[in-house]
Amino acid sequence: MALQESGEMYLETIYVLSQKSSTVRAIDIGEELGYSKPSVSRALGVLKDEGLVKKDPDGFIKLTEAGNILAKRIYERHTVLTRLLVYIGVDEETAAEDACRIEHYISDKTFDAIKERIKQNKLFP
Amino acid sequence: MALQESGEMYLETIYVLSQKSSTVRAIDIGEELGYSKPSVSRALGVLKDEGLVKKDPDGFIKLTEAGNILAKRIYERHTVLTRLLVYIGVDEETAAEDACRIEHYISDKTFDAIKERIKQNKLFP
DNA sequence: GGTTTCGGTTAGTCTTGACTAACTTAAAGA
DNA sequence: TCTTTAAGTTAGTCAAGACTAACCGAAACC
Repeated sequence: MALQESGEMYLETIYVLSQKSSTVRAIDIGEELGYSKPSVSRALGVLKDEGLVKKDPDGFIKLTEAGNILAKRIYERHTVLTRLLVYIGVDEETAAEDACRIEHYISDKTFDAIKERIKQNKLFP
Repeated sequence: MALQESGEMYLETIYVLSQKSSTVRAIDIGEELGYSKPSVSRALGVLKDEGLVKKDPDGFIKLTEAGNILAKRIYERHTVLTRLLVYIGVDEETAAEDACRIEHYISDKTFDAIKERIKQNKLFP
């Protein structure tokens, strides 16, 4: 069963936090997303059942390999979409906000087309 | 309170159906969206309470002035986004599908930027 | 060493927005 | 005319995904 926007946001957040620190806790995710502790706890339980997230021996939250693949995919959408929007004239902040919502709803085909366009135009090195 | 994706889809559908026929019924909306009769009935009740939809004396469904403004706004997003995606190389069908989801999530700022780009026909160099 | 604080979980609630089942009413047809 | 069908509504259910309240356990602190 495909992930919803909510689940994707959790994965992406864990992915981003993991870049900054190797010790990601539920509370950090909650602060980042603006959700309460129980909300995060439940969501992580679901993601764990789906094999996308795990806890390491010290209790810190990690992405599984499958989770990492998905998270990277979503994060790439985020960055590419943000850059696209900035390119067409949207301010950074709005671009990031919109990308954050759109990223969950575009198809692979559309995303590939955007990437292809960007590559052809050598927009980004 | 701002409309959710669901409410926007109903308005847009009523708007589109109204272009083809002046007698739009709940059942037509349900068929178009693939929803059951009760789902449509409930949703229309909510939209009626919000002053976006009404029934004409013969029982047919109409948009109020406020509803029409919103519906047009959403439909414009739909068409513009579809064109944008087709322009960058996505096939018609996928473009329409993706536009249908994205249209509910982009900000005015981003939409205006896209329109501006399309108008100047310099979306991409 | 007892208490407070922090992180996490469990349990229960709420809203949104879909569903089925069952009823009503009006139109259509044998 | 009587019956069937089509459209709409009401009532009740379900899942997702947020919330608060309340509890647990470990670490920190006086």
